[in-house]
Amino acid sequence: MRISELARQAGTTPRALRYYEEQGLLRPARLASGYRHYEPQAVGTVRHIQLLLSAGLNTTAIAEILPCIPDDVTVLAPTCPELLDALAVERNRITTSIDRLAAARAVLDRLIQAGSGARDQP
Amino acid sequence: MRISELARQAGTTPRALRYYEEQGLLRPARLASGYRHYEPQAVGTVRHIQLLLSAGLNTTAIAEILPCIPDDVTVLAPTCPELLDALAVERNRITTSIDRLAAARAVLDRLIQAGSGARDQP
DNA sequence: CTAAACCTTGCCGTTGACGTGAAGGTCAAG
DNA sequence: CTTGACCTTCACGTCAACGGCAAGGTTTAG
Repeated sequence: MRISELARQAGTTPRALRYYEEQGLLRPARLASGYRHYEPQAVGTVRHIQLLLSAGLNTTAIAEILPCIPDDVTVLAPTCPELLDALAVERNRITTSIDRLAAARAVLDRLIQAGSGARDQP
Repeated sequence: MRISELARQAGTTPRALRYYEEQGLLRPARLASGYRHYEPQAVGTVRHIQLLLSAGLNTTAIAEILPCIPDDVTVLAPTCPELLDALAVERNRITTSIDRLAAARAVLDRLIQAGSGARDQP
């Protein structure tokens, strides 16, 4: 498939896919015309990328992690086991983020409580 | 207290505090010299700001919410109850973020499982 | 054969929360 | 009174993940 079709199926834009390639996250084949050619499984790969991005990982971290993800032959796999540390680091980062978010949500909850509770009590 | 001391106690930088003021999050008094003067409770206010920022709220949203937070007299309070909608919106945003982070963490967990499991199994 | 609808590379623009000097006023110690 | 550590206000720089546009090649439908 070509870039627009992949973008459509993965729910993103051609521009983003070119950016991912520039960052080493995708390695599409090239047709004689120069057009990029993607395998069907690239859809899953892109979805993984988006998920990890939305989790706050940057493209560098994803580039290290992505080769380890199953159903992904798009990128060659370096020595995987050595990445366990990096994976753990990112996992901790995510957990920390979740904790902070939960704390912030608790603050908002207190405010919402106070706000809706004080409706008819001058 | 002056700006550097507040920055130290709140774990941030003078630059950030000036930025918060520029965004309407802080309203320190001014000495005759032009120096900013902060009340001790500003430490808590700044901590709230950082927490909400780390939760993905932008300074505009925080500026709306901050006046509602107890122990905060630094900023004048607009009509608070009307903000319940905005609070709920942000709350939902945070919940969505938490869900995404949890999903991403689950992906990492699978990778870590697979990685450490495949240690001695060629 | 031609127009529409793709695709390519290249490069500048955007957004948010600051970092980083620059140029100058202020304050406490000696 | 002078030195050094503060402070002030500009004002430009940064970083990440793209958006958008230009100038040109390609493919496909009619």
